[in-house]
Amino acid sequence: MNSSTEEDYLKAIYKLTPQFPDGVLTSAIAEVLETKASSVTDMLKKLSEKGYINYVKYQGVTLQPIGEEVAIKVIRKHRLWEVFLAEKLDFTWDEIHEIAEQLEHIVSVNLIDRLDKYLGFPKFDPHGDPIPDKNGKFQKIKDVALRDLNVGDVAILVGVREHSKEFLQYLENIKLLLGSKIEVLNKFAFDESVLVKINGKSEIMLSSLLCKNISVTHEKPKK
Amino acid sequence: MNSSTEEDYLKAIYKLTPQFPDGVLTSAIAEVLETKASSVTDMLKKLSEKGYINYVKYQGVTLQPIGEEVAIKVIRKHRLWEVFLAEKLDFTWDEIHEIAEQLEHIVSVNLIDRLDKYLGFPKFDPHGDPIPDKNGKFQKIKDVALRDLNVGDVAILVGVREHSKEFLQYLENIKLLLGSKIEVLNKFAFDESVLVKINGKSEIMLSSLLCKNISVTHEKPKK
DNA sequence: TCAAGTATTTAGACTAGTCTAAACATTTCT
DNA sequence: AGAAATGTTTAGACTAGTCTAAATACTTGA
Ligand SMILES: [Mn+2]
Ligand SMILES: [Mn+2]
Ligand SMILES: [Mn+2]
Ligand SMILES: [Mn+2]
Repeated sequence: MNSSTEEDYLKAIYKLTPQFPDGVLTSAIAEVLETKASSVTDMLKKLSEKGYINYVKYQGVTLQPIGEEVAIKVIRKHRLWEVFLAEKLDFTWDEIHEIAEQLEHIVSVNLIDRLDKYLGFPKFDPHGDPIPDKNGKFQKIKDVALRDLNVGDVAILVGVREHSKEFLQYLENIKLLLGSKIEVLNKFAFDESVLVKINGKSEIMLSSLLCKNISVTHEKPKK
Repeated sequence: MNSSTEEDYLKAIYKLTPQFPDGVLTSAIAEVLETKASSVTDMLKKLSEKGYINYVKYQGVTLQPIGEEVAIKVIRKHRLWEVFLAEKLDFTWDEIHEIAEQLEHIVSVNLIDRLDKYLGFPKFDPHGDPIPDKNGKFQKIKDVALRDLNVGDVAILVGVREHSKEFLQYLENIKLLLGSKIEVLNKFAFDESVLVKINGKSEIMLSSLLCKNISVTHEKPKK
């Protein structure tokens, strides 16, 4: 069996892989796990021993198939628990992550498949992230960042690329939630801020950083 | 904060207290936690340092109010999760304990009260054990062991005093479940076995050990 | 009552995970 | 290319929890 610490490391490596295709760097892992590089090195040696990763000193790390499998299982658990917390217990999307961070490590042969069934086999979690099925398969979503839209575009918010409480609470505040309709009214080059209309009602100015972290489905302007 | 290990120790001491009113013995704790006496001694020192227990070398241990409070909170969590697993995810009563043993350590300010509400504020868990409310209050049940009934008595199964898989699976097997009606048809002195009729249907012989671990509400014979 | 037996505690060691500081590689810049 | 800066690993130490073996205290019963 794997400890919850090992699971968190494998998950972190999995999530960082797209940004570091030929080897996730020690410092990147240290940053997302809020730990020191030396601790990461120790764990990488151990995960390498166990055959979960391919680790070359100073070169970074890639997941072995078995390590990816573990990572995807943990992510499946995390996202299903998030759905449970949001839909059944009425937690908001900024509250669920840290609880799911613990729940994802509960060990049981049947638990997660039963939970999946109970929730109606959801395909996405409350942040718009896809939920791997029992076999680890899931759709990669083909979304686009809000900041890449053009003036006049209309789009639907389908996900967030940042999960901090502060970010999510701000979105909650301005009623910019999963499924919200966004019209791009204007874009300002000097600070890359964007003026949008939300659900045909409120108009609001969004900062560059915000627009970078909002995923939308691109729809063509109505013309 | 307390580690899950500390929580398990406090819970064990709490549960053993009725049997050891003037000090729970090291060896008793070691047995229920399936660990060694020397490990228990180490932990008792630590819990004593922290003010959770009153520990006198060689004399056993009693809970301080603050330690009892922690223990009751953990028990509340354990039993509510058991209700969730049984009622929402259709686990049987022999499967829920070990999962709840993990879930009881999830840390969150709101989680357990939300779960309580979601479940409709249940008063008893699937084994018939009372669930402490938000303030730690719960009814002590005034039940009696099946073996203390007399021939002719009719009673309802309201709890079990043993939580092993084997015991619970056996009861499941003979359809002797929470709420079952039990009529005492005969009692045999030589091995203290008891012949009963379950729910007015099947007749079965129950061993002494079994009868000791089944709690019933005593009802007077219909006469 | 005191010797034997039993229970408990102490001593010392081990694993998992973490950290700081120092050593060592790699990359970047002049 | 060589020096400086940056990133990574190693060395050594620390905490939480556990264990075995030895020492010590309590209990029992001859
Ligand atoms: Mn986690
Ligand atoms: Mn999520
Ligand atoms: Mn537990
Ligand atoms: Mn129970």
